[in-house]
Amino acid sequence: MLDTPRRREIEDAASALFRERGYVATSVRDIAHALDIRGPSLYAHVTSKEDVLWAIVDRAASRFERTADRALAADADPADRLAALVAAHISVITADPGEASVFVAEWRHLSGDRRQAILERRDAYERRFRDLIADGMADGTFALTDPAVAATFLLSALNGIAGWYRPEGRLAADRIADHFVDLAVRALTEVHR
Amino acid sequence: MLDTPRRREIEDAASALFRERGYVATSVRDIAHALDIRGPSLYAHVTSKEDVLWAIVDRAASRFERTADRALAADADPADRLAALVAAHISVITADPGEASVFVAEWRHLSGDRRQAILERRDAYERRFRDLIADGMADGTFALTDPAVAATFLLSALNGIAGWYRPEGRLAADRIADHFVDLAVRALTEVHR
DNA sequence: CCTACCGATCGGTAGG
DNA sequence: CCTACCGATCGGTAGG
Repeated sequence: MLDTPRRREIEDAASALFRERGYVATSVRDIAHALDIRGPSLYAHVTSKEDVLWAIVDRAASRFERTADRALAADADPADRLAALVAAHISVITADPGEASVFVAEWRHLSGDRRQAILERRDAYERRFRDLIADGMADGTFALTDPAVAATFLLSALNGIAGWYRPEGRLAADRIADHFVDLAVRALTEVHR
Repeated sequence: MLDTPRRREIEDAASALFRERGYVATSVRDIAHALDIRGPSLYAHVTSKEDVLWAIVDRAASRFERTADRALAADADPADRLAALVAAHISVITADPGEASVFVAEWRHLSGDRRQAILERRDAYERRFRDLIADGMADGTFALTDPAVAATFLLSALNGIAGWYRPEGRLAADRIADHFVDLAVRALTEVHR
């Protein structure tokens, strides 16, 4: 359906609720109530509940993809590229934790082709990590590991932020990112003595 | 309710379904169907759907706690203790990925006191990681970091395994654990040149 | 954007 | 362990 301001308000309210309670446990009436309207009124703006989920997940996926590509564009060594990729991923999460955590945790409630499409985009996204890790291994920057295992290790750690990050929390988003970049780069980097 | 073999079969079937589809998206009839009985027959063995969730989550929590305590009992240096703790955590996940992933992902659907109790046990469990990291920082084994941040980094990475691990997968549980231990210890360890 | 309402499904009970 | 059934709630439609 149309990409109106109201539509975006619906998706934002839905993101927050899906993050808190999960997609299935959130009713259409819950989303409407957050916007001070009645359940059926939502259908003037959306075609179905799953459409709202899809819009959020699709937008989050695009944001992750775009931001990662920008971060990887610079022509640096593997450690710096990894640092940039990790920081980019975290910035997407902290900029909109609702959207990000729906992408991370609720995509599996999509059905059919949409589910399949997101699965493929998730895999392609993860491949950026795998390939970068393999590059760093090949040139001796990174320790010997299984690139697929190391990539899921990192992505699980990063995506965890979507679950616990609160803008009003103890640490600012940048400080969290700094710590995570250090942890991620050290996790991969060979210790030369 | 009673701790009968049938009760355990119900919890195992429920774990697998909760892991696949989530607690809310799994109906009592779904669980019954997996055991080739009708929905209402389940209530001869359980008092409520949430009771089944609680039994699984409580058992998983106990297993994580017991296994971690055993792993930390040895009197070794922080790096070895961390390696033991990480390996222990992973062994609980790979021994029963259904139970573990329900603990990781579905506990929030518990209500009231049970939810509160699990929140506290999760925090106490995480504290084992935080304290160990702080110990290692104090004696110079570990790099300077925020122990709380580093602990969630590690636990998110480890818990991610519950989502993707399959016994018939490419890598045996032990090999996954070996890679994860290396990644985790390197992530924390100061690089001395 | 509303009220009125739909069929389907939910967790759970009664009573064997 | 079953059938029959309950009230509540679900996503969504009709018709303003």
